[in-house]
Amino acid sequence: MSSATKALKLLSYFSTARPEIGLTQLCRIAGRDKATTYRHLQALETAGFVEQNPLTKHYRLGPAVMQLAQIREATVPRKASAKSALAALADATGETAHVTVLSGTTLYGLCDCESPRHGTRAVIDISIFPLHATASGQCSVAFGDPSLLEAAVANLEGFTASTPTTHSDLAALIETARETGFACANQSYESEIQGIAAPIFDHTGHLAGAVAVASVASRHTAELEHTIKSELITAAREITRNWGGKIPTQIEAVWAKSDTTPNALDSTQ
Amino acid sequence: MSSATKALKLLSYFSTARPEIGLTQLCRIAGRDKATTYRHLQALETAGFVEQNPLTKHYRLGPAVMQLAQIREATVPRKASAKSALAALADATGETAHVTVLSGTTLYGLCDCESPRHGTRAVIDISIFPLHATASGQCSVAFGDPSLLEAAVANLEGFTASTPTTHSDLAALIETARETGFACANQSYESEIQGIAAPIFDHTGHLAGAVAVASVASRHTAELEHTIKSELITAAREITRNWGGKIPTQIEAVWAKSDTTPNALDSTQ
DNA sequence: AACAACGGTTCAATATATGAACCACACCAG
DNA sequence: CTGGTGTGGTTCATATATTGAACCGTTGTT
Repeated sequence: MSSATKALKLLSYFSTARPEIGLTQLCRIAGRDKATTYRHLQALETAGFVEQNPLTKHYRLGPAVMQLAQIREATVPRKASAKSALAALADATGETAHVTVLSGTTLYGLCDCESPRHGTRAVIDISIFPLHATASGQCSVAFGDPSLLEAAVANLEGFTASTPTTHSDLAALIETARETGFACANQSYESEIQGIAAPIFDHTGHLAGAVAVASVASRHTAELEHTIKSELITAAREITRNWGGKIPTQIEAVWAKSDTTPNALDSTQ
Repeated sequence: MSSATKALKLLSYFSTARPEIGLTQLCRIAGRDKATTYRHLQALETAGFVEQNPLTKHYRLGPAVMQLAQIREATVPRKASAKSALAALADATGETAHVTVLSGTTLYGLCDCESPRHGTRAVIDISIFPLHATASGQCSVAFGDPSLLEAAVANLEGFTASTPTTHSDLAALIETARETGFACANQSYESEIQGIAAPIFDHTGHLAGAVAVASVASRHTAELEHTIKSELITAAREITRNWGGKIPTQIEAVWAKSDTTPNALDSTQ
């Protein structure tokens, strides 16, 4: 692992749940030496990726990430173009919807939208989605590059009793996803949370990520699932179109075969 | 310079004007070796900070920066809180307004807002603002920590014929800024662009950055300058309040003395 | 078919990262 | 006030990871 990689990795320990981290604390989390970690933080601070809270001396993400995000958004305006579809999806289903994007073999959370309809709702607070344990991840493996399956089986960490932890368990879920055009993760990452995901594609014609709905398991009914799948098709089509891509005809075909067909849309256009 | 620093620095070469960069091209820009640059890019790609356009093999900023920006914004919601004030400022003046934030001795562009009123307008496309040559920079030096003056004189690069390139030239501008509560940069960074900036403060009581208006020099009149200063005071007060800070009473005093006093506001609240 | 430009790779030379032990300071309990 | 424990930050010999000239294979151009 290169020195630069190690320094960059430090940034991944920041989250909305843990927005400020002290030097010693970060050493413990990362399992790294204090001197090394300190120098890496200095490099990150020089570049503006972290800054110190002047009062506590704890580190937090710096202003440089805001700049880069602006450039990224100007370059690849995925987030902006996904937002409206996500809002419609959350509104129509009454559940939390989110979009993930694939880069290499890593699936990142892009943005999420909570429906205000229910008091209890799924809260998406993961930045990297496990490929084997989440609906979005399984969706990526099912419709993405074969290297994703390799990456998924390389880490079959168990999160709940329902997490697929063997190659064959995962393969069965992937097969189902390919047959239906949706990936379903029933409490396999977090208990009480059920996810359904549909693939999204970009201008290259390859899988770009997934759009998913996370619903509270106790509220899940056949009718809700029907609604979710129907709305997911609409959302996946819209986001894919916004990102300059096209849903592969095979996937459109399996969607059309299922009884979840939404009201007629000019999907061929 | 550490390896991590060098890798991070590669990210700074991306901009909205140059959103995708090839390997060889980046080597030329950065003046670095190809093998080294390639490895650094791989480290950045692994961390999700860049990704490759699969068609052209050129590199562009990756999805990880979006995540980090979300966390940063959740941690320090400066951008969101600055936006509304900036929009009002751009609207009232009819010119381009922007906010910069200070981290250490570096001044970063946070966000900007262009007024739709004029066909020609200033386009802010710098990510790091030189302390000596821009209104925002001079404003930071005037009202920030003394170390900023050191940092400013350490790099007195000349951008135009009007750029202050000597210690005394800069000191005179700083002194004027302290007396008036505004920093003015008349075509000292870009010709035809005139900047006026006011300081903003955060909860620590220290200078946090600046809010500024960049106007086209040929359109600049005494009346416009009066309007800009008046609106800048309002904007600086609002952003400072949103960021949990307070305008120092000395600065409020010099603003009150000038003839640019805006219509009565409960500025003491 | 020759050429140039590109992304990517190799391997000896060496500049760079590393971490155990260290310091200074702040906080807290007795 | 004193000793203990926590923190952020620093040192320096050791050794490991970084470096870049030269290389390869491919692609698009003339």
